[in-house]
Amino acid sequence: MVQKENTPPAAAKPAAEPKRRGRPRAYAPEVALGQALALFRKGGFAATSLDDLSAATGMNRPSLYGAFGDKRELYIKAYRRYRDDYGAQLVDIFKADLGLRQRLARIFNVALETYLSGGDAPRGCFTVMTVASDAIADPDVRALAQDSVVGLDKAFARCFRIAAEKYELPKSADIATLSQIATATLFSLAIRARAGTPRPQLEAIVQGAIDLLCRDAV
Amino acid sequence: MVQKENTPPAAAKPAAEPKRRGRPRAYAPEVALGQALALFRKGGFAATSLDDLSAATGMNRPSLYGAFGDKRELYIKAYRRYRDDYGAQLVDIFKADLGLRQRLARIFNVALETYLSGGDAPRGCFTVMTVASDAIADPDVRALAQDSVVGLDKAFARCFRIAAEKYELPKSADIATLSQIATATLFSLAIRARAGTPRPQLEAIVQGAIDLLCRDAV
DNA sequence: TTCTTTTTGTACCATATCGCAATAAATCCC
DNA sequence: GGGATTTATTGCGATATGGTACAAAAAGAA
Repeated sequence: MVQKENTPPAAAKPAAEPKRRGRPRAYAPEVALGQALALFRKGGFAATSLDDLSAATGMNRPSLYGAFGDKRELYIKAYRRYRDDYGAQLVDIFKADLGLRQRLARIFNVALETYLSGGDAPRGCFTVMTVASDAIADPDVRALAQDSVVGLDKAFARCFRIAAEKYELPKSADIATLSQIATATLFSLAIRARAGTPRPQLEAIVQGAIDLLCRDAV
Repeated sequence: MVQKENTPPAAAKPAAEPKRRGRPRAYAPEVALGQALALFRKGGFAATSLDDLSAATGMNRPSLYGAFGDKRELYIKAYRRYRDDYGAQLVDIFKADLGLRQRLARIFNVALETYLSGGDAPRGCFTVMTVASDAIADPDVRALAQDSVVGLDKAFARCFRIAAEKYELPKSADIATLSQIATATLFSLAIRARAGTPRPQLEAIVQGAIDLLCRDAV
């Protein structure tokens, strides 16, 4: 029942806590949330029980409840965590001054790394899993999911817009369509990864997609 | 508890039964399977209970069990039914002598119709739902899902191959990539439909995708 | 009618699930 | 040390779930 963290990214912030009052926690909330996320990513909302979550986080149910609320709230918090981790990686990619092909390649690589995590049982994309489950019936969840999808579109649109501004892409380029197809490629990678498609094939798809998306690029 | 069929396709075959021996069934297996499929498409495997299925089909649990086996077998049979229905529509599209753009448009339209069925709660694609759920841990289910994905790739590849043979597409066209991006577009439509994206936006994506996929077509 | 066959309907069992109440434990403040 | 405060642990309870046993019902066969 000891916490083990297998997802080092999003490390605990070094913020010195201002001294809590009662009995100290036996867990790090951020670590536990990461472990809950890993479990939700494996089986989805309905198939993941509180007992599973309790075992994975090392927290018993009442502690889970106290820290994160009920199962639905925990799911939403885990989803937010997923998006934040993903978003942070995207921010890094936009900090660098890259050509269109290089930037797309890096985005797809980050996605592949995420989707293939989990060893022989790749986890895919949490947004896809959420949308494809009954959790999408919840308005809050649906709003989050919608936001995630358009967030991906926007990230790709930014790539293409930057390329157009640098005259790397003609002004006639249909940025909306290119972005949406890029997002579609992402979803496709996630689905194929979870279905068991081996990594080399996924990388070939990435290469083909980049070639198609960059046909007008210099 | 009376059966109501809301999905007329795949009508009961008129085969005259050779006179059964015992008490006659109070249900039509094919109708019940269609209703079970509709329910699984709504919430997925884990979130759909036998009680739900019993209520939807009008069969009580023992009858369900006798007719289709346990929940897992019923899910697999429903999945097969979904693929067969889908496949039959594709066959029709390949019977007609169509240009590349027209054929793609028809395939995407059939997909949209399927994914948007379910009114204000569009059902998306059953393959995507299956892959994104814990059901993918089952080897039989995974094989079915893998097969479905490559089946879509193959269908699109056939479109592009036909176009190439008719000199509608240059020989240099990368048919594998085009097909995979077309499949990716399909998945993306399914996900966006379930996430709540309104139909006109989905149709715009279809149009953009066709334009991108057919840029080299005459 | 009586027997056989097949399906239906009711009830049940063992287990899993979510959530929470009540109590014990650990730490800080005075 | 004594109280206050926060967390941990145990355990309960109400319900849901998947699956099945068993008897009644509905048909054909003899």
